[in-house]
Amino acid sequence: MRLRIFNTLGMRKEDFVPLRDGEVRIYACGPTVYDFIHIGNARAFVFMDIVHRYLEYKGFRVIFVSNITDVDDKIIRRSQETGLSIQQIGEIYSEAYFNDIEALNIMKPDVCPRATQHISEMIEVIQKLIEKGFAYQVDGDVYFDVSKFEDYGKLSGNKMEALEMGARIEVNPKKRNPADFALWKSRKEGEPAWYSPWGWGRPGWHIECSTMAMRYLGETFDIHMGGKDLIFPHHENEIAQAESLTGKPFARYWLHNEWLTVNGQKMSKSLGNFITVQDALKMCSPQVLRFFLISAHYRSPLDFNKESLEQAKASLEKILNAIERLLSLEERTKKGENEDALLSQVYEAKKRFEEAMDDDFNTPLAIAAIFDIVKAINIYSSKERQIESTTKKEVYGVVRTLLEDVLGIKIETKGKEKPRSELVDSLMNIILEFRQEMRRRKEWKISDEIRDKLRKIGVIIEDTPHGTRWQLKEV
RNA sequence: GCCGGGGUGGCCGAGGGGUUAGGCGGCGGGCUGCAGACCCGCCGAGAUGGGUUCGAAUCCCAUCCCCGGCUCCA
Repeated sequence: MRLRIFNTLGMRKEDFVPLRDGEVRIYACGPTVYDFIHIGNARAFVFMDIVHRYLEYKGFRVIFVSNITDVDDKIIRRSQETGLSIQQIGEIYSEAYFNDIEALNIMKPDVCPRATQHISEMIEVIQKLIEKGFAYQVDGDVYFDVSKFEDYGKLSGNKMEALEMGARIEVNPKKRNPADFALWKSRKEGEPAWYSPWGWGRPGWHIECSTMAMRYLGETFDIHMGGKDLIFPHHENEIAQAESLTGKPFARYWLHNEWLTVNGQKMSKSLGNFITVQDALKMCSPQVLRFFLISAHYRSPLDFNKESLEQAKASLEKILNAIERLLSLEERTKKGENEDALLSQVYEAKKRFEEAMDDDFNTPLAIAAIFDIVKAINIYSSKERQIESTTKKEVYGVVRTLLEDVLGIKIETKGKEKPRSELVDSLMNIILEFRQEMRRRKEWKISDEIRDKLRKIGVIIEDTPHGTRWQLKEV
């Protein structure tokens, strides 16, 4: 089935047809490295990763570019506050960014261009825009002349007239039109600066993405993504710059994710509800966080709160339990009577999964399809203790692909990692042997007490028909 | 003021004119010495008022409420 995508440009679902057969070129707006990334950023980056992964799953060759903004007002302010150079700030927070996305199992982009390494290309682009009459210079600043670009507003739906009327920006007298935006800003005291035909200065925010996207993906490419707050003015301005320059369409599909709120409120530093990824990972495992972030459709608002996180944890646990149950089935060489039913249910679910993802990346519906597989495994294992090894491999293969490769939820690490050692293993063996002996003697009080006390220190033991299993868990 | 998105069962969350969403939770039963896990069954919804229709959570119109963009923001 064909993938359908909701395109912000046009505000409707469209069939996805890439520019080149079998290849998809994507530009995703990355972080401004002035602070640790928060869980709202994480939602955006995880969604971008889902797009990345699903397109690869569908067999496309994906070229994924995601920038790092390392020169900008916020970074400069941070630098002034801390006394660190903007290079130092950039290094600290871009390293933190890479650590965080790795923790969330977000695939590394093919290219992560940095603004400061593309200044000369930006200058070239600005110069061409001036030559073509789309930009003008005032003192050391260069502004884009919005009135020269007819399609201005086509992405956000903003009308020029309305923009002017609603403008709450203090009017910059240098601008011809209040909606004009800076391509180049002349140097101010204490700011980093590069030499340009207009004197020392630095690029405006929007020009970096247009320039780097075209540099790595060509004048026209397939998908451009970001949070919905970027629609205006950032993405609108990117379109204006790029399309004025080339006369060709810039990105063909624009995807924007909704906000993440915290306890019903928008995150902000003043409210004190700003939660970084690192904060969140003190509350739950990365898999749970990721599972939570995709438990709502990307174009729906999602609220981060304790209860929802706990529900996500319980749901994911159910999935992982089923996989563990599947893997613990004894293997045999002959196929049993329930195996065909299992396989057909699994393939039916896989189909539902794909249909869900094809419909504008409907991850909650895709997760529901995974629960069909969970159900099928649990029903099977409630009837049988054995399974043909090829069936087991097949079922595991499907669930592993959908959960790990597409949704990016790792199966291996369940719960919180705790150190295991030979000593711990030996001690546990002694304890469990002793408890088994108590159970044999029907000393239930003693054996239950052992179980309860172990639970309190984070060791979960389960009695099964095949013996007692134990594992370490979050307390 | 202009533009956009919503209001679904105790909670999270899909679909979107007639057919079971799914998950969490709760209740009953089964398996268990008991737990847990798992199986079976059950629980319950569509902001409000009108309208269209044989039939509406789904379409239309009003009303109320929430959230967002128009300004740095994923």
